[in-house]
Parts: sequence; C-alpha cells; structure tokens
Amino acid sequence: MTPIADCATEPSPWSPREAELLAATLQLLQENGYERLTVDAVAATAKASKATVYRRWPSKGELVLAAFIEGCRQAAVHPNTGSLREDLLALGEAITAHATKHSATVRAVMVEVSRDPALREAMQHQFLDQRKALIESVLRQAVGRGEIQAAAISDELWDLLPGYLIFRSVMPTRPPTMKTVQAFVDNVIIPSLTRPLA
Amino acid sequence: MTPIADCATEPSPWSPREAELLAATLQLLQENGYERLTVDAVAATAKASKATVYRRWPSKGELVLAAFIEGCRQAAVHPNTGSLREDLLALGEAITAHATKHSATVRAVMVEVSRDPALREAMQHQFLDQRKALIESVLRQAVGRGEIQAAAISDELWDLLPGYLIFRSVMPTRPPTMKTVQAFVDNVIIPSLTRPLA
Amino acid sequence: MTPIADCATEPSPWSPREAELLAATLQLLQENGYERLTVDAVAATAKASKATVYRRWPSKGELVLAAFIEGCRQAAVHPNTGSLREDLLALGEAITAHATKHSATVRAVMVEVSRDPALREAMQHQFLDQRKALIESVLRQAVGRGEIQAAAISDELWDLLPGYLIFRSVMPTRPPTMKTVQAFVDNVIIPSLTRPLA
Amino acid sequence: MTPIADCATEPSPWSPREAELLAATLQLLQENGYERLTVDAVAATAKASKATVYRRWPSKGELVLAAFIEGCRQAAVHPNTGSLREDLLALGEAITAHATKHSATVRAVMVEVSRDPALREAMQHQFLDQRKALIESVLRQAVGRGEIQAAAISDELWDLLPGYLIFRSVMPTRPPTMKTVQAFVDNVIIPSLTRPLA
DNA sequence: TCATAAGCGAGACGGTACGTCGTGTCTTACG
DNA sequence: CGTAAGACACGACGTACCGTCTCGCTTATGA
Repeated sequence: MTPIADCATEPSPWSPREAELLAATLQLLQENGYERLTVDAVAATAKASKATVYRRWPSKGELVLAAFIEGCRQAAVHPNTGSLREDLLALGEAITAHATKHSATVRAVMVEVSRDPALREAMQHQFLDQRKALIESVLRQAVGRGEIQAAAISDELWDLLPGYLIFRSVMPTRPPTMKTVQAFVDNVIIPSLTRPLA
Repeated sequence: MTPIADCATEPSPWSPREAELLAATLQLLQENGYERLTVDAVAATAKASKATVYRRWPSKGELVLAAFIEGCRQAAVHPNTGSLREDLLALGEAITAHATKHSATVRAVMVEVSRDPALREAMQHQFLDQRKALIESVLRQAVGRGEIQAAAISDELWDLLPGYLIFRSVMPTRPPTMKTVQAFVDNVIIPSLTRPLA
Repeated sequence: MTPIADCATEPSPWSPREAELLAATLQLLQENGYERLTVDAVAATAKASKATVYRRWPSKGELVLAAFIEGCRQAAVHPNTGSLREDLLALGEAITAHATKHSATVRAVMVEVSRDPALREAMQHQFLDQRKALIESVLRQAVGRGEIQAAAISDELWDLLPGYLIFRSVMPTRPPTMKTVQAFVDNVIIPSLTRPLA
Repeated sequence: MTPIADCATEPSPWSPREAELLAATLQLLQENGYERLTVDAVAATAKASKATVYRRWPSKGELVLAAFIEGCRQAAVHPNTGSLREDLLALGEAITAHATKHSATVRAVMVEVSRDPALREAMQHQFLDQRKALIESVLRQAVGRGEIQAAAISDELWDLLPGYLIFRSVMPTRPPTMKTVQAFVDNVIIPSLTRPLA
C-alpha cells in the first residue's frame, strides 16, 4: 500500500517569507484554535509586523484559508496502488491524519468561508476542484481495471469519503481512526460503488 | 421492539424567559452568523440585560450551544413510517432542512465545543446521545421488520447519515438538497445496510 | 480638660434596626472607602435585604449621609472647660479623631452632597447648623468670660477650626495630629480671635 | 532670596494629543462631576478611543488625577506684588477661583488619591511639593522685606490658606468668595504670621 | 384559633460603566 | 521601496453595581 506522489503537485505560489507566515499561522491555529489565534501572534511568531501580514492577506479569514490550502497542498497524496480498496484506504488515512491534526483549522475555514463569497470562490478553485479531480481519478482508474462500473461514480456524492471523515474530525467527540477509515471503505463506500445498478 | 415515533420528546429544561433568550440567540445566529452575533444584541432582542444572559450562560459559547441544542430539541422528529427507506428519507430530510437553515449555528457550535471540555460534555449528553438512540431505534425497527440484519448496525458509523448531511450543510459551497438525501439513502446507506455480511 | 456632654444630645431618630444598618454602612465605609462600598454589602453585613435598605434611604448617597450624620451625632462633644483655649483644643481633638477615623466617609459625603440638593439641605439642617451653634456657643462663653471681644466672632469664618482640620483629614497625605490641633489653636485661631480690631 | 514670581512654570509633560484628552476630561468633570464622567465620553469628546485613554492612564482615577494636576499647572500663579498681603490675596483668589470652578474634580481627586498609594505619590510629587514651595517662597520674600519674622513660618500649617479655601470650595453649601479670601487673609493669616512669638 | 396583611430575606432583573482585548488602518523610522 | 514597530479608532467581551421588582416566609394582629 504505497501511496505514490507521481502526480505533479503544483508548486507553492508563495515566497519563502510568505510560507513562513502561513506556517506560523497553521501552527498557532493548531495550538490555540481559531478564536485564540491573533494576527498579532502570527506576526510575532514569524518576527514580522502586522502590516506585512495584512499586505498579503487583507483579513484574518483570508490568511487562515491560505494557510489551510497551503497545508493541504503540502500534505497532498496521490495514491495509485492498483487496487480501489487500497487507494481509498490510503486516501482516507491521509485525510484522517491531516484533518485530525488540523481540525481547528478546518473548523475555522468552514466559518470564514461561509462568511465571505470571495473566500468561497478561492476554496472552490484552489482546493475543492483538485480534491474532486483526485477522487474521480482514483475511481476512473478502478473503472479501467474493471473493479466498478462507470455508472457508479456519482457527481452528487463525490465527497463521500472526505466528507464523512472531515465531519468526524471536526466533531471533537469522536475523531476518526484507522479503524473508522477501514470500516467506512469496506462497509460503506465499496458496497455503494459495487451495488447493483438499475 | 416498541415503536417510538410518538415518544414524548422530553420537555424543555428552560423557563419561558430562558426560552425567549435562546430563541433570540438562534434567530440572530441565523441572520448574522456567530462572529457577528453579540450578546448585547441577544439581550436587546429579548428586551433583557446582558447580566441576565450571563447569569444563565457564562459565556457566548455556552449560550450558543444551549440555543443550538434547544433548536434541535424543538425540531426533533421521530419517523415511523413502517419502511426503513422512508424512515431514513424523513430523517435525512429533517436533518437537512434544519442544518441548512442553521448552518451558521452548527459551525459555531463545532468551534465552541472543540474549545471547552464542558461544552463537549454538554453536547454529548444533551444532544448526541439522543440522536444516536434515535437512529438506532430506526434501524432496530427495520431489523424487527426483517428489512436488514441486526449485524449490519454499526457502532462505529452510526452517524453516517447525519454526519455526511451536516458536512454538506456546513460546507457553504454545496448545501444538500432532497435529491442529495435520496441519493445518499438509496445509493449509500441502504447498500451499506443490506450488503452481504461475512 | 474635661469635655462635658451636659448639652442634651438630641436622641437618635432611628429605630434599632436602622441604627444597625447605619453602623454597618459606617464600618464598611471605613474599611473600603466609598467606591468599594456596595449597598449589597451593607445589607449582607446587617443580614438584611437590599429592599430593606432602600425602603429607608432611597439611594446610596442618602444612606451614606445618614450614616455620617448619625456617626457625628454619636461622637458629639460639648466642651465646657472654662477656658477658650481648652475648649478649642478639646473640640479640635474630637474633630480630628473622628474625621481621621472616618475620612473616607467624609470624602463620600462631600461628593454625594454636592450632587443632590436634597442631601445638601439635609446636611445643612441636620449637621452644619448644630455644629455652627456649638462653635458659637463656645466663643460666646469666651466672650462672657472676657477672653475675647464679641466683634471677633466672624460669621464668614465660623468653620475655621473644623474646616482646616477636615481638609487635613481628607487629604490622605498629611492627616492631622494633636500637634496640628495645638499649633492651629495657639498660632492661628487665638491670634485671630484676639487680634486688635479696627 | 531670589524672587521667583516669573519663574518658568515647568513645561507640560504631555503630548498635544494627551493634553487634548486631559482637557476633555477636565471639561466633562466640571460639567458632570466624577461619577457621571465616563471614560467613553472622554474618548468620544476627544475623538479618541477608550484604548487610547487607557494606554496612558490605566484607570479612571489616574486619568482624573492627571487632568487635575495639569489643570492646576496651567492655572498656576506666582504672585510677586511686593506686599505680603497682596501676594496672599492674589494667591487666595486664584485658588478660590480655580477650586470653585473645579470643585467636582477636587472632590474626585480626594477620593481617588485616598484609594491608591500610587496616586498619593503622584499627587505629592507632582502637585503638593510645588504648591508648598510656592507658599514658602511668598513667605520668605515677606521675611526678606521685613514684614514677618522667619520664625512665623510654620511647616505644620503651611497649607493654611489653600486648605481652608479648598475646604470651602468642596463643601457645596458655602463656596468661598473674594470676601472670604480677604477676611481670611486679614483676620486669620496675617494675625497668625505677625503674632508675638515667644 | 385562625386568617389576613404588613414587613422582611433573598435574589432576579434592566441598565450602564468598567477595563480588556482583537481587528484592520495608519504613520514613523530604519535598511 | 519594503519592513518592523506600534499607535489608533472601533467595537465586543465579561464583570460589577445600582435601584426596582417579585417572590415566599414570617410574624402580629383582628375576627
């Protein structure tokens, strides 16, 4: 079960200094959560000034979203194991690991994105589109291998795997585990993808 | 295996005055989101004073959680249609309607609950436990009717239906619709519950 | 130098319960100063309820003034030593002792009285008039004994002795002492009263 | 024995912005008294924000004391008429005018200074020391002119003139007038300073 | 002897100011 | 010119106190 990052991860659009600021943001989000994250603290941690931060990201929300997307970009995986089940497990585990580690960030992003259409836009184009493409590519490969039928691929429910796992990460009472991922893949996704179609 | 559809929803633990405050909170949350909700505005809307609010709920987070739970309690449904599919659809649609309407509140609750163990506790005992019991009762009824096997009921994934739908409500880019619910029930949950078991 | 309280001190106009409340007020004023005095604390100290306090004295200001006046009434002296100097020393020392002990109360009374004409009125009739009469009686006795001329008695400066001593009590940097009183009587008041008149 | 009448009043320690804030404070104190003065109103009057006020003066008490001291500094007089009586009248009238105009501030300062040792300290070094020096210089000039004996200068009663006049200003029932000052100087202070010494 | 009312304790309530903190804008001085 | 430092206006937070009020409980008389 070796995830293979052959897929060209597009390069970071950020200068080294900007990457530092985003990393500081991510770290502080992880430590303190969103509400206790202050732009002052981000600047101080990166030994920068608030103006430097605001010059790039005109609001706390944009900063946090940028940090989130950059964090996801860095942690991106492109499993290609030759088996649908293995691909899904790899993907699920990667998502679980990252979302659990950065659950505070995910919650913050949900809040901020819902408040600002521009952020929604950015989220869509800089993150969701890629993720959807990734999942569809995994499924199409499985179709190619004859594991599932093409008609089983749903546009409505393409985010089933990440959606449920992120829900679980974001609910602080029951963070997902590897057992969760396995049960979800074996008992939900595979049955759904291989169900008899009308 | 007693039907519970009409089971007495436990009574509100709040005095009329408190209910007013929670209703005002819920309404303002819906209108403005969590960050733009001010305790002053809650008090003003309910023609109360800030002190009156803080006497009950010592922080904005606790107020919002209480309002959320009370809102869920009032909107609670206990479907008992005699068919698993219909029960799940009814449940899913109720969850979707409520979560879509109150998505800002749900996001806020996720953030607040993750910050305070006491809120986590309250969330668990005053909300999640009931919801889990409700879903298990729906499934057990289906077992009683022979629609599914008892072994298909999973403790790990009991929140599959609400989890995914709430994820969709909370991601502002793709709110769930009735079509989403139907596809999810027919193509994911039912296949999962009726899959061949080892 | 024996101060003699032959002068009929008029009886307290307060019931025992009211006297308790005023005593509690006075004590708390002494301990905490005016700003940290709360009506709640007064009620609690006297094991009464706020309503009981407010029924008698409709505001914190009136309560404090009443407590002040009652305190002065209880500590009143009427020196009659047969010597002007001794009378003045006795009076000055009594004033000094009381005003030093209750300086916080005096400050509070000044503030409150200046804010409310009704309190000003009460202060005038229930306190200042008596005090003025007392001092004039001491001076008139001295006139009778031939110690000073009647013309030396000034209506403009009748409060010279209490005025300066209270000023000193109320300025927290230099509370008056017995030495202050003696110097003031010997070097200021007596020279003033026995100065050559035009 | 150098005349100090025209001595350079030490410059204001405040920036223009700070002076504005203190002026606003002083004006509002005069209009509303201390209790009805709000820091919000001070900030609003000076088109500043509360934080700006609190950055300089960490409490309402410190703000008010600073405003008082600055007000006194601006109104300071250094009489040098060549005659003790005239000097004292000038001083007394200046004190009376200022203390009458700002009686609410004086009362507030007494209360606040008595509550906080740091304020007491500030009051002592930034105000009382100067005032004592001023009076002693007036008296020493009179000694130089042979009007009074050096031994008549008392360290215990140096604040006789301001003390009584401020007492009168602060008691709202009998504010001092020019007649008061004249009577006090002629009938009390001069007799005291020119009394036969042992 | 009992009830009916007056006074009381307890304490919730609306209101208002406090002092704190974070955001996003701006200016100043350095490199 | 970009940056670090940090002041500033704004506005919400959570706390405290005032003066009003509504509850029951007691107690003290009048039927």
